[in-house]
Amino acid sequence: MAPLGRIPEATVARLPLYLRGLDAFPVGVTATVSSDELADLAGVNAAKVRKDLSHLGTYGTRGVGYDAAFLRFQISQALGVANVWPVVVCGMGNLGRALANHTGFTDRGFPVVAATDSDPDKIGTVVDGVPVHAPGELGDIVRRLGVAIGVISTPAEAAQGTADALVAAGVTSIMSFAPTVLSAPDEVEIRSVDLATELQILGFHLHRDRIAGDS
Amino acid sequence: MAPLGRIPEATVARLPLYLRGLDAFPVGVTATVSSDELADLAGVNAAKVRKDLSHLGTYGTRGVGYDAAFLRFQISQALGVANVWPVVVCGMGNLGRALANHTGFTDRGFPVVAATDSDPDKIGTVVDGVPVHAPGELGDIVRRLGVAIGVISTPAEAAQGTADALVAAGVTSIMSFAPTVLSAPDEVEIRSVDLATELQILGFHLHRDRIAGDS
DNA sequence: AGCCTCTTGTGAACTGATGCACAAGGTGTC
DNA sequence: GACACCTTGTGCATCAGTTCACAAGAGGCT
Ligand SMILES: NC(=O)c1ccc[n+]([C@@H]2O[C@H](COP(=O)([O-])OP(=O)(O)OC[C@H]3O[C@@H](n4cnc5c(N)ncnc54)[C@H](O)[C@@H]3O)[C@@H](O)[C@H]2O)c1
Ligand SMILES: NC(=O)c1ccc[n+]([C@@H]2O[C@H](COP(=O)([O-])OP(=O)(O)OC[C@H]3O[C@@H](n4cnc5c(N)ncnc54)[C@H](O)[C@@H]3O)[C@@H](O)[C@H]2O)c1
Repeated sequence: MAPLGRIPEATVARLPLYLRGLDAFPVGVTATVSSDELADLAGVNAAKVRKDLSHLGTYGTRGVGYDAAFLRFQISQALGVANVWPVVVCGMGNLGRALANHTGFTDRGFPVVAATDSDPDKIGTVVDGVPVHAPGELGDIVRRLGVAIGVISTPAEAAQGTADALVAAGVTSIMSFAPTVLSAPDEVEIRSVDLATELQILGFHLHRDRIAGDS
Repeated sequence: MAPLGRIPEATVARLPLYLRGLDAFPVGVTATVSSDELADLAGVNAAKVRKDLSHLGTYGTRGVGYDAAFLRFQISQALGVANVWPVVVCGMGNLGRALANHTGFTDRGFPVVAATDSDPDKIGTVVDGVPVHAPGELGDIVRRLGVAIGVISTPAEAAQGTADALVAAGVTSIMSFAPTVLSAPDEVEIRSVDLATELQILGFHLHRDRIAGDS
């Protein structure tokens, strides 16, 4: 119904999964997909799929399902995947290099256009097609290349400084891998990916099960 | 109150953050920390800190705060961080190498003890101290080294097969980076870290702001 | 001792998300 | 045209998590 009414955060987080699920349907071929099928493809349940899609509009046909191509178009539209958002990787270490070398990002509209690193041996080099600059040039890079998203893969100690520099340069979207809390103005969106924490959550459940197993 | 009553999932996910925040307090020195301070250190709000900690027990002192060392001990206890959970990295590519080379995991009780890869050139080599084996040896590795957690950093196509092999070997905790849905028995916990999806969520908000900006 | 100040622990309201269950509405068949 | 059969869209109940607000307790000061 609502062509662009507020979309719940939880729904936004699932739209990319639906889009990925729709890759199972060849482009150009007319095909319909039911909420049940799409639920399987995205790893969620069917009721959620229908409720999520209803936030975008009523694009399904009762008794039939959704037109795969049209649905793909609508979700793409809602997510704004037609846009290309250039990314700068800050900290070209082990993780930064893996990210820069990853093709999956460019494919989805997030090309890594530049990197920074404080190591003099790395500055000025080009790694996997990505030029590495000094951290001080960050503001310049952002302006010159129209960077929209900053990735922080520096050591934890340098993360806050890097975030500050990104914000100062006008970047409002940050993905950080540093295991530390970052502060930034409210209008800046920070997504923190903390792998050690993920492992600790797995560890908690293992620990729990072990205790439950004894008796 | 409840020494080990069910701890809400959302709380479990934050306990590692509190533990990290407590690193700001030197070991061996008696210090108290208030829910306000800890909230800052962990990047959440104070009410949440208090409610979360109340699930572990009443370890605070009204009017004073929490004893930092004792609190650290109690959270560690709840999370079971005294345990060491050996990890196997499946897929020693760009990402797998970064993970294997990362010291932060070993420090927290998650040593990467082995890896697998299907590339004949990599099998038999040792990368950053981690021996690389053929995928077929996975079951053997798990049993021999007591692997508790499997990390999937293979291409998406190989992810399900790798998950199946892990499950067959008795691994019940999996962290996957492959952009695909994995199916496994209910008792297996899978945490899927999907970086492209994270970027798309950032992209959605950028897109939204851009639309709102025009008028 | 009495009082003041501080911070915890928690009941209760609120918010957001989930999942059920079914009417509404479309397709195809007889 | 009527009927049988699907699958969507959604109202509603439920659940988990968050936030508020304050009484209960602890320490310190006079
Ligand atoms: N490697 C992993 O698998 C992994 C896993 C989880 C978390 N992390 C986190 O990601 C971050 C990076 O990890 P890594 O393994 O790549 O570390 P790394 O040490 O290999 O790389 C860090 C890089 O950042 C550079 N750097 C330092 N200060 C900088 C600055 N001010 N500006 C720009 N660059 C700077 C260093 O020169 C180095 O090249 C760390 O915070 C780490 O805790 C890494
Ligand atoms: N590199 C990144 O920054 C990044 C970011 C997001 C997601 N991912 C995902 O993580 C996964 C790995 O990414 P990558 O960049 O390291 O890819 P990569 O191609 O560099 O590495 C994949 C490795 O897996 C090995 N492999 C293939 N089949 C295997 C099997 N059956 N068993 C064991 N090993 C096997 C390959 O030989 C290769 O070494 C992919 O699914 C990718 O989509 C990577």
